[in-house]
Amino acid sequence: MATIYDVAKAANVSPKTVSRVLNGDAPVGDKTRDAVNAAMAELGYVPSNAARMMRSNRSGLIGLITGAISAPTENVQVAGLPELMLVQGIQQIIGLSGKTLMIADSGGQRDRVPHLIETFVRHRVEGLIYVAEYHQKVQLPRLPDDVPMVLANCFDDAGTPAVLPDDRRGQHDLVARLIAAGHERIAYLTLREDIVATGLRKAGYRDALAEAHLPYDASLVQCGELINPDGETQVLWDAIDRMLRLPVPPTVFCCGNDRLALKVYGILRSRGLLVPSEISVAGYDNYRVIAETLYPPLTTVELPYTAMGVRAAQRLIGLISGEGREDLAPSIVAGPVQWRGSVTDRRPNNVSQLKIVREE
Amino acid sequence: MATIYDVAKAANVSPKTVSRVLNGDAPVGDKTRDAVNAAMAELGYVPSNAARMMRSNRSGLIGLITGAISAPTENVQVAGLPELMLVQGIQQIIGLSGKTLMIADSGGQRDRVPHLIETFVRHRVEGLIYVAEYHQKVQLPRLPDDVPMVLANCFDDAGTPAVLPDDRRGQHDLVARLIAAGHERIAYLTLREDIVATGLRKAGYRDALAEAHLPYDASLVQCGELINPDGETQVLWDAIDRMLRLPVPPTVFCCGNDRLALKVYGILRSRGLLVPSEISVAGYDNYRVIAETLYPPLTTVELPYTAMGVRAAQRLIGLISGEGREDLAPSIVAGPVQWRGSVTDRRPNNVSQLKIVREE
DNA sequence: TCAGCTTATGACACCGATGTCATGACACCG
DNA sequence: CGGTGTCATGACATCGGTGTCATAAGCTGA
Repeated sequence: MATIYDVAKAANVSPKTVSRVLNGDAPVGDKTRDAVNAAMAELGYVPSNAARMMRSNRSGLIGLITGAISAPTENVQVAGLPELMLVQGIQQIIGLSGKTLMIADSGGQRDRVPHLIETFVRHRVEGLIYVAEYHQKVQLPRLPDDVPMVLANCFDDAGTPAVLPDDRRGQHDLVARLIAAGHERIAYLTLREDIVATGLRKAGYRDALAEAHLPYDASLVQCGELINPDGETQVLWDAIDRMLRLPVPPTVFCCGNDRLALKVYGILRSRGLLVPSEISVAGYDNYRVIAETLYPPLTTVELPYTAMGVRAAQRLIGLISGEGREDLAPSIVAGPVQWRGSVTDRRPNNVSQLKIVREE
Repeated sequence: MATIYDVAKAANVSPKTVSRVLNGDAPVGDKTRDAVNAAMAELGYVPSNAARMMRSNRSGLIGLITGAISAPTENVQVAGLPELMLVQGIQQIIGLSGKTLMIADSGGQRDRVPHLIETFVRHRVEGLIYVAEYHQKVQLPRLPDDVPMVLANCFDDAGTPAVLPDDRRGQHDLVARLIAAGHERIAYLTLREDIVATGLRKAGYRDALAEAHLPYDASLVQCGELINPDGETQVLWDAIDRMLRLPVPPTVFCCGNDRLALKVYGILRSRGLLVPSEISVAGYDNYRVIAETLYPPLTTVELPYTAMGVRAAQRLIGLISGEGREDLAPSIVAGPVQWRGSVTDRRPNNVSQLKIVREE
């Protein structure tokens, strides 16, 4: 591969002059510049980042570690999409800043992370982003002091800057919207108890009930997901069955995520109940492959992955340029409710009174 | 950040000796080695890849460009997962080879690809993989001659080595399996005509019919997808309606992909038809979020993305080590049929006669 | 006309590793 | 005892750019 010396020789100038043409950091005569450009094109010259970096000590690289690190029993294929969207948001911002994103995939093995970090440090990345596939707590090895890091969709005990989804507010907004639509008996089929989001969303659910002075009924809140997915459909069926037999049964099922809602559709229909005319269903995630494809389309809450990626990248860029190292509070990003045909609107006029604005 | 000179000074040896400890390429005295290791740990020394690369001229980097380059009207969120699985397969092999994967995301803008390639060449990647989100034809800018490239899930006119899914065989295997299960009137709701896979899969569908000496009936093959997704549900409804009113209606609907099958579930059920007892449904992709979550779970064909990624990476490694540059034929990778509860098995004893083995 | 300035260019050292070659200290062997 | 080989180590050049400083040419103004 051609070097700056080859170009200099071909253009009959010194290497330094070629460097000046490349970087435009000092005046160069028009004829000289043309000769250099011609020589570069002729030789197919592309400058070496490694050499440039040695001198300047600035790599222009940002490292990104994407987890796919899941609980051992979890289905690998279910995950992944959130991370992809986070990565796209991150890429947008990093690309704009002129830096290059290096992505490493741990392939689900948590113990590979230290090795990936080591590789990044060898490349002298200017900062690191760690992305988790779902809202969780993580523990990462310590980094050299001069490499800033941001956590996306996860947090740790060490106070590393983090960007998280606003699960509490998202669930609150959805339930508030359901109440405005005339629903008062709102069932909630939650995700597993050990998931961070479950606790937050339950709190949001109660917030909305309390705000509307509706009673909280524990028999309307049940877990619909198992760690071992084998018997899951049965558990879900039983939970739904119990709730439908209550003296005052629910008029809507909120589901822990859109995948759960998809299962609930199947179960309700096999019981002969029509969605939404006889029973309403809502999800969480705005997993569009499901939410928009279901018939009828699913009301859900958007998990603002792309926006979170954007925010995480912005925070990292800020840290790299040295500002605001003292601001350690996590950034919380909320997503809007996506209202679709799976929920009946019993009092449409109420809705106009409700103001929910969530846009990034 | 500490350099090899700092370590040398701290350990009272020459930089070259430190280098020898790092690389183990020449004998070093035990006491010296211990002193050097202690100094490295003390200083938190991590070698600089840039400097190493300058001498050796081998970067140890592989570039990966992931498309998310979709037709303008296509839903961005629907895509992505296939690429992620391809990337995981690629990562497995690249990681084993001791090289580092650099991933760049074009974020859906085709015109950014040349820039990404330029960036990779600046980093002196030893090879490039280009990943597309669905089986398609692409056209990429020319690379420097000494950078080998492999296309994954796509192909071009220039004869660049490619790895592709075996759509024809996949659809054939599924239909053959349906026939073995006693189905003779097999409807096929295809994807858009302009997609490469559609033509191949239709051919596979006809192959299987011909093999079983069943007649091909054009009224059983209809397109179920539109370029503009707005009226799609209506088109699908009409297509299904027409087929169900045929003198001899189909007993099973094959769908172009699992997402389409999800829609078909909704439509069939809203017509009061029970799946699978009254009508069977099959998909394509083995998009597990859908296929395993649907009720009943969906029979489908696996698109072997991970295996394709593995194959692509292996081919690239081969090219880099200089072997087999003459082998230009695309690698075709087939995936197995996933038989689940959405199709009735009318003649279970037949199935044992059918031998379909597809595993990677 | 010449000091003083700007413009255009080159010589040289340097960034942090590693390859090449040289050197000194031993051990072994005839 | 001296020649030869192995081991352990260091001096120095080198990879491909860029920062620093020097230099030569051209222009201005008193």
